[in-house]
Amino acid sequence: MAGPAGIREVAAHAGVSVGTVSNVLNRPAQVSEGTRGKVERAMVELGFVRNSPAGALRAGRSTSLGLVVLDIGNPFFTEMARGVEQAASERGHAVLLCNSDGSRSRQGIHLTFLEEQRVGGVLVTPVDSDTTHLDLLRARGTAVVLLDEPGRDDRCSVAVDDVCGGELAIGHLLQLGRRNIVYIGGPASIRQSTDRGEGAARAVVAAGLSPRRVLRRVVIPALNGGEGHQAVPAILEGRPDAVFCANDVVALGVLRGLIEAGLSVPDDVALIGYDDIEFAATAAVPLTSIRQPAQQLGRTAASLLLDEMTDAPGHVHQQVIFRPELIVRRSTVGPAS
Amino acid sequence: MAGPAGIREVAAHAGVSVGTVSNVLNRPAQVSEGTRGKVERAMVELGFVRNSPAGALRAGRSTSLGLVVLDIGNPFFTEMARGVEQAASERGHAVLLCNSDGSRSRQGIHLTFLEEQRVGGVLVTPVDSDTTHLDLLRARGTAVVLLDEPGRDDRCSVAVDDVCGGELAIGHLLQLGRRNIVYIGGPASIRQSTDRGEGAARAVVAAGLSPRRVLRRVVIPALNGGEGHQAVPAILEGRPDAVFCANDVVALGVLRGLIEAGLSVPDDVALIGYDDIEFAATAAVPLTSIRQPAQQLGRTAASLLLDEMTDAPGHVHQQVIFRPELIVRRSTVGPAS
DNA sequence: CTGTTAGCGCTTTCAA
DNA sequence: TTGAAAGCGCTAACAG
Repeated sequence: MAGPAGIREVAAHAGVSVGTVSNVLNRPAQVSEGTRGKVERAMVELGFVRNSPAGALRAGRSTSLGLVVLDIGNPFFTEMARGVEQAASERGHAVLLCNSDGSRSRQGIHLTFLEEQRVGGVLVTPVDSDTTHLDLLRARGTAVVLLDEPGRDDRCSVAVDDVCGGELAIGHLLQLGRRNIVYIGGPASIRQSTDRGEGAARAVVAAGLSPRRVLRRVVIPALNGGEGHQAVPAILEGRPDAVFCANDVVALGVLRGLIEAGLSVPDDVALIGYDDIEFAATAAVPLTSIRQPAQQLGRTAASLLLDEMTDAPGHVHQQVIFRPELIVRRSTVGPAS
Repeated sequence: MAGPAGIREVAAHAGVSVGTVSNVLNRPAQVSEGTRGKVERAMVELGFVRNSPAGALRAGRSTSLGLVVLDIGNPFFTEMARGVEQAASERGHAVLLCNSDGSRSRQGIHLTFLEEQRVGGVLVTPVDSDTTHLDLLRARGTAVVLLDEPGRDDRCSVAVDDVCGGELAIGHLLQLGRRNIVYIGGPASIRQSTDRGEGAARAVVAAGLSPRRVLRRVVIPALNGGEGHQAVPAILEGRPDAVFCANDVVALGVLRGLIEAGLSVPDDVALIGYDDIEFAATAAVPLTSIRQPAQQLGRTAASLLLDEMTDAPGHVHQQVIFRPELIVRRSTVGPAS
């Protein structure tokens, strides 16, 4: 009811000044052992709880960092968030996790919220390529690192080569003899989806085939399981022998639809997803997928951001690109393998 | 670089006092239209961004609320978090999302962090029944509502009847003629797991059977897919004809193990999970499960917390209990259904 | 090693 | 309807 005790009461209780209490809080080494003990005892007895807003006001910024992810319901992003959290907490920073759900306006709301909180820096998996808000943020003094999005050389970014991932997926399908492939992705604004489609087309060309004959695209409004499931009739129109989905969540929705349609995977239709989330391995037909190092992505990005926030000596903006990896399971090769 | 403009610069730019700027921010109705326009223009021109820490310091608290969930990797909890976020943002409050990952110490770290942030209130899915820290929090003035955990009548809580859920699950298996059932749950400290096991035993008794003969328990250290998968050999020792898992994530891990062991689900072993997460329907064998209204749980809890935080008139502590629902799929009844 | 003190940016009386 | 001014709790610079 009365709220926790403040530094002032602790000082009085311990018979020292507020400056000394502040010192045991922030520079304990500079306080004599005896005094420190007294102060610490007083803090416990009074139930002292640091007032972060006061500290942040004084310092001009808080030490927390913000993370805005595209879809908290997608295990790929929660895994990435785990990596961020780990790296941050190892260095004593808290993470404020926000979910844009792919919506530009929600991304904006969260970025504004984080700036109002005066977080030390922000990690963002952007909803589209428009970086206006991010640029403003940075211009006003908040460090920004792009996550799962390659950036220009004027800022830090951590991403995975999605074109390469698309090539891996389609290369695999072509090698299996599939020649009537559907790529199911999101709207053009979603770079990941576009790049993976681009990689898909390149793989077809590289195989000496015509993308127009071999590859058809189906666009769904959002990359979630429900949309994938609903898209199945559209997918089946051209009687494809393979489907490549922009992510695993979509692929699992598609898989359910294919099974309900009485089709056999992979005999009638081979299916390949993206991200290699945990549930891909447990699917009705274990899902071939393109694995991304989600947790490492998060760790790396957090580490870069913290370096930037703390003005680590020798910090230069860098663009880290990881390579994805093909994980083959039964949804493309069947039980034989 | 210079940081966003403050209320002071805005006042100077607009030729008014800081008090007036504060008024257009917080009580726009009390400012004449002309002045308001000038101030708002100045805010845009200077790129003003509210300083929340300053406001929170002044007010003694922030308007944000904290949410500590048990496992961010479990879609049940992200769905719940979505409900919280929705209800909170509808009423203009932000949510700080934290993940305890089932660890008491991490829960403590997050609760301390949230208290230091002076959040208006906290929503917690507790890691165990020890509410010491929560009681302290509350004693110091932070509102606390329990989520997915029934509370005493001295506080608000929102939960689902887990004993009932256990009864539903085992009742279903018994009705199908299964008589050698394994219940796979977590350590005793996890109430959900314990209650579901309790319900399981009751259902056996209600059917006039002996729990000791019909029901065997297997305990895994954490309720995730990996542990479920690893537990399969232990599960199979008694050659059970059915397995009930404390949640779907575990069930999906178990399912993978059963299939790898060459067993047929449900012919050899029927399998039933809990939560009815989205991926349950897409599983290798679509999973029978006990559905909980995850999003509604979150919405209700947030709503109660906000009432408590804002001293809503007529607010009394209440303990909301939802009922779970049996969702039958092929993992118990086979393709016939 | 410890005490004193001036704000950080904002909200909120109280006067004008 | 607007302005002036007193802090909220803490940190950091400086003095002792």
